[in-house]
Amino acid sequence: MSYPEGHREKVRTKIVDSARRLFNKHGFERVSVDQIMAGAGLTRGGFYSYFRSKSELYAEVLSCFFTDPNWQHCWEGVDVDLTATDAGMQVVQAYLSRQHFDDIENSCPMVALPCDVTRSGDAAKRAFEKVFHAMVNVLERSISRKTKERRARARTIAAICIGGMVVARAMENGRSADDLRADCMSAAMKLGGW
Amino acid sequence: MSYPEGHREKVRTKIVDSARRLFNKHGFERVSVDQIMAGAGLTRGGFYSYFRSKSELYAEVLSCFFTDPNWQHCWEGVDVDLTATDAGMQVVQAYLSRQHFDDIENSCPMVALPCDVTRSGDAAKRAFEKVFHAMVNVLERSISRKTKERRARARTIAAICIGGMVVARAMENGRSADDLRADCMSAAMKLGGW
DNA sequence: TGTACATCAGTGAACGCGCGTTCACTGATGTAC
DNA sequence: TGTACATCAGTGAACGCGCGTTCACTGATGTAC
Repeated sequence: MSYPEGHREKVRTKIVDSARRLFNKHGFERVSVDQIMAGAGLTRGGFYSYFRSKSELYAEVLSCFFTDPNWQHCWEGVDVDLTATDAGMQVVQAYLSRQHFDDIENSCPMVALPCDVTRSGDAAKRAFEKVFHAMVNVLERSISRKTKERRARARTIAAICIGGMVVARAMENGRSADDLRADCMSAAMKLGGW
Repeated sequence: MSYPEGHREKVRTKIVDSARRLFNKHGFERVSVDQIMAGAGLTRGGFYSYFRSKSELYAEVLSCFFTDPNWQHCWEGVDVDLTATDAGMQVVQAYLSRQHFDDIENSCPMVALPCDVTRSGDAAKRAFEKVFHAMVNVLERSISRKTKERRARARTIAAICIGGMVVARAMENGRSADDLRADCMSAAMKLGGW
């Protein structure tokens, strides 16, 4: 064979990574197959030997987030130990951090693409929901067992984190965005009892 | 003159309304000038005697929300008296209601389009921020003067409302979405002291 | 060792389509005389 | 009252462009003998 074992797998991952960054930055519609392939160091023609269509890739990009060890993409450079007892607190801090705010390419897709998902089909929505529940699980585990309504609290904290970031990113004034992140951070901490 | 006084103004409003509904539903990219004009009962050619480009219309659609008496668009059919002392509570209830969840066309643009705004220019972001602050003002006024950090609370409540709706809409499972709306509603009520 | 062939990842030209935008035109109405 | 003309909102054909997708081809490598 002309190529080493696992070559295709590696290239496939490269394409998905390139797509993830571009989708996060520009949304699904404004990214072309050409750009995705160029980002992976290839040319357009090869795309269709890896994916049946652009939409199929889109669904895959969403699914592979949080699942796999790909959680890490969200927190690249931000060390979060998901097994620690205070993982929830760490997630909130990382989520509402300036770094996550600035680094749109490596952003959590729930912040970068929720509206695109709303307009998409069930596959994308399922993927989104899976990611959301994964986040809620981590948060719930970090809330003291003595607290009431732990699941409801965890869900609300997640909504605050995502909502705060989505809104902050849509603002023009950097200071307003900082204020909002700070407010959401302390509200989330209080809710989690941290 | 061949047309009654104010004719152009009425038609212009029709175009903006049609665009608002379509943008809310499908996002900026997936809506064509043809569709917008058809929604206003016209044909494509006339568009450019009203707007210089599709982007210009987009910015205008965002700006005219909440400002003007157009706040009403968000709450069509949901009676919210913005002058009442419990206006904040009413806004939260309307915002997280099933009706607002279902009626995407007449949705608040902060729920339907925040990601699109993030990817847009400063004009769109300024419009978004203006709408956000308008909402925060209404909420703040309804929080008891004895409460500390009223502005911060109001901002957090707004983030919960918007975030809860954005996430709920991106879910596949209707029950999960309902749960999240309920959780966000009670958290917002608690924060507002209502 | 050397030659012919098979494999297959990746290339890039080409096709068809939809969209934003332009522009010459239509046709309904009002005005001048 | 009637005729010619001006105005202008709206029409729809046409243009150019970019994009998703297809497909015949290239060229690098391994295999058979």
